[in-house]
Amino acid sequence: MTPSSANAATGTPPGHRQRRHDPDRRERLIDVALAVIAEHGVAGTSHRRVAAAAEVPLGSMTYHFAGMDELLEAAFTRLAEHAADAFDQAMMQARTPVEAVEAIVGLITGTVLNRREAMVATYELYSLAARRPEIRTITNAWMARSRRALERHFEPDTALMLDALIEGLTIHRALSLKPMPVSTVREAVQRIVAS
Amino acid sequence: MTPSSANAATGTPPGHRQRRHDPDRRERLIDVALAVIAEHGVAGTSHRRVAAAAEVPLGSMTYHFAGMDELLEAAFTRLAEHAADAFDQAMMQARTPVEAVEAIVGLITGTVLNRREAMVATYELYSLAARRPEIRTITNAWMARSRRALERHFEPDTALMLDALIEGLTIHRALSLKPMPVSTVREAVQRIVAS
DNA sequence: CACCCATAGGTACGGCCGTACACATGTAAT
DNA sequence: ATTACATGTGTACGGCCGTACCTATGGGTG
Repeated sequence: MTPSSANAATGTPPGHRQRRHDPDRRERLIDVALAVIAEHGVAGTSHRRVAAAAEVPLGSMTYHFAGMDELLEAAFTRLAEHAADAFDQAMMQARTPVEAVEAIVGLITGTVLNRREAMVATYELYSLAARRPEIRTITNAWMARSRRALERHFEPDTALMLDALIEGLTIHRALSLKPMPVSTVREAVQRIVAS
Repeated sequence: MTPSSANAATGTPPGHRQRRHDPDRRERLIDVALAVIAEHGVAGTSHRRVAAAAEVPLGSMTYHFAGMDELLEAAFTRLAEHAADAFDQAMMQARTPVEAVEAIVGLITGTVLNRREAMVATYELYSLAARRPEIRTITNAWMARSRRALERHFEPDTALMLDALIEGLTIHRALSLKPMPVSTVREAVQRIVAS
């Protein structure tokens, strides 16, 4: 479907996009911003690049976001919420600690999403959070949700250690580009869980 | 009378640095660049900012570094080497696995690995590495050295898991800003090394 | 229908950026 | 002492940036 389909009577003027009345443009811009961050880092993210990637005029950026900070905050909030949602769901589907262990192993070793994209954005988020308190509310909420999800199956201290192990193994996998051996990961998780 | 002749006898003229012949300027610039990255992120790092922080003229940047990429690469290489040196040394000083465990606990809960400056730069490095293969050689070398250091005391698989746990716990500590309880950390490390 | 204003679109301005480059100067070799 | 070269310094240029601001438009409401 082309942009001109809605334009039944008059025909499409040459070179003129027909995007008037685009109700979830702001939502779409946040998603596109996240993709741009993943590809170019925060350092390479600009209003112009996001606008171009979303096929939207530059002015739309300043209309929907008060400034660069608001755009970044919205994008990273979405990243954290999506990741926490996925983790929550995995933990909720597990009915026993044994199933939870298997779910965790699957998350670490599996290829749930384009690992690369999410990882780049995640590290950018950590770096920003370490520097700016208002961003830290995002990471704090994310960490709290992860721990709560784990505490459905494990003791608080165990949940904390598991969370750290997951984080570390994910980093190793992302940076080494090699798949983590399932047996090794399962062994590690089981050692932490064993009490 | 030229400004330089005026100060011949008196020493430092007002407003004029006497920095000609500064043999380790390049080394100093790398350190300063790392500090700037830690404070402003890669996104906020520029030749001008580094030059100002090092009290060096802008032209000195392009003289000592072929471009921004070379500066970043040099800075992150230094970061990785310093961190790996510290970890190596801690592992070498431990004579038994038990001492090694205590050394690891000390690193995680202590102040050595957790300088905010180092953490911010580390996440920026990870993000860059996930995006650019030539930067990944830095992280690969770092990871390899860490694992080799751990393998002085533990089995390869155990070393891998320990490395991941250390990474994850360090992140947690850095983002939560709260000190990690020593007993919890020791418990986690001991569970991983227990065979 | 007529109106209004939330949304869309275009453009200009001042600023910081990387980089190039011409020039200055100190050092070491002859 | 002269020279050659490595290093240091200042400045200018073109480009991308965030943002402000003005205009256009069309959907919902009376």
